[in-house]
Amino acid sequence: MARGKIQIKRIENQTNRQVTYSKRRNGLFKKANELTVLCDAKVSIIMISSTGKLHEFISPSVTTKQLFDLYQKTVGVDLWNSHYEKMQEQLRKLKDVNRNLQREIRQRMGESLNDLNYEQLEELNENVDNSLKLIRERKYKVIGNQIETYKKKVRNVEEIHRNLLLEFDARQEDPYGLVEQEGDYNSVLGFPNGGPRILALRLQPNHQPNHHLHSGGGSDITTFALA
Amino acid sequence: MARGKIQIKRIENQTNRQVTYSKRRNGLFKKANELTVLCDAKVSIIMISSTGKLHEFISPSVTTKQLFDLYQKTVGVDLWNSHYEKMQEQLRKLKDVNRNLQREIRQRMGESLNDLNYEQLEELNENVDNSLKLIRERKYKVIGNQIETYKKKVRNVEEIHRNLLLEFDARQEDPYGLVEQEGDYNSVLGFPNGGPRILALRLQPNHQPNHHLHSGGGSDITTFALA
DNA sequence: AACTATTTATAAGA
DNA sequence: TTCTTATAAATAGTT
Repeated sequence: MARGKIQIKRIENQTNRQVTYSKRRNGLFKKANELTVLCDAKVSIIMISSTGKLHEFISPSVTTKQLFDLYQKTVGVDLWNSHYEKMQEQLRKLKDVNRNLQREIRQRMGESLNDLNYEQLEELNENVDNSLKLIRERKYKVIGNQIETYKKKVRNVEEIHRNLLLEFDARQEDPYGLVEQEGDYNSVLGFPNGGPRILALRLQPNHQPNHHLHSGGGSDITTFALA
Repeated sequence: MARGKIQIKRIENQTNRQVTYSKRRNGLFKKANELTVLCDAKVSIIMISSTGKLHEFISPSVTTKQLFDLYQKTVGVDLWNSHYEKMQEQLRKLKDVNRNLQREIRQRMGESLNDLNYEQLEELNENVDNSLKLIRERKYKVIGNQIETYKKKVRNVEEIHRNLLLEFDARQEDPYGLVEQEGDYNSVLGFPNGGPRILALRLQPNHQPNHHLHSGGGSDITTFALA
């Protein structure tokens, strides 16, 4: 608007753009201030430059938050409030669900049974009984699998042992060959190194699965504090 | 700024003030728009006139809420967001707790056991077993109480029955008295009307615990409801 | 950051 | 409210 008219479109030269931003921002804020004073109005301006810097003007008579709140009240809808209320509702529901879940667990643990009548107790009894059967079943299956695995391993080891003895007998009949080839002992048996089979033998009898048993199987509940 | 310089101070004439407000508001918004385009900036203006009317300018590239949020994040302070985030955190935690509770229940019901190892299954088994014992215990106690209560009631009814027979025998020995006093028969036994007694007699052999025996007038029998 | 030729905004009047 | 217009103010390009 001086030394030549300009088109109102993005200034491509970044330096120019920033200079103009700075000048016009001052102009805008000055005008806003004049408006505030002349017309007894309340003005809030928030600007973010193309470089991401934030600048703010606010009439002296108010705070930005006050204007925000007023804006929301006036425009009415949905800036945050409905969000907020929805979240509170959700929280309330979740807490409810939680309370019920905890109650159910307690009852399944045999606590808090006083407010159940006989029919309810009967049902709970049967239910837990069934659950117990399922768990036992699973337990036996797991232990069965383990035994099966163990048997296989034992058979495997026995096989190896047998081969070993056979090989040994063969060598006995040819003592010189045995001595000569002792360094190649493992490779004859099909093991590149001597360790793994023996390790496997030791592992089985002790058999310590030991996951993360800090508090034991299903009792994680106790650690979940309700806020 | 035309036809004479003005002092930047509140315009006392209300009409003038409103006219100026309107003109300058347009000017400000125009400038804001130019700034938006020329400098690729984001601008939000909220104004409230002295008469309480609200006007707003917002750059096309953003929403007012976005700028508000950005403003809060940048300025840092606590207009609102910390609340919001706390709630989200709380929600997240509750959902977590919930998930774990549901898992716990499922496991106690004998489902989702695949990710438990043998020790965990063993513990769960024992745990549910104990729970089952507790529930059974409670169940037996409840049914025991009911039986006890019932026995008392039966004894009570038997007592009444006995008394009735006694009274009846007494009358048998004095047939005239019986005939003579037939009209007063009930009142001697303490029953104001003839119905309930017979009802009571029938009740015992059949053993029908019937809650609302309203048909039985004022007699004691009507109170023998099995809860 | 300052300058200044010009454009733009606008106060007052209609 | 809108238009007009004389004039104040803002500012683009330059230094």
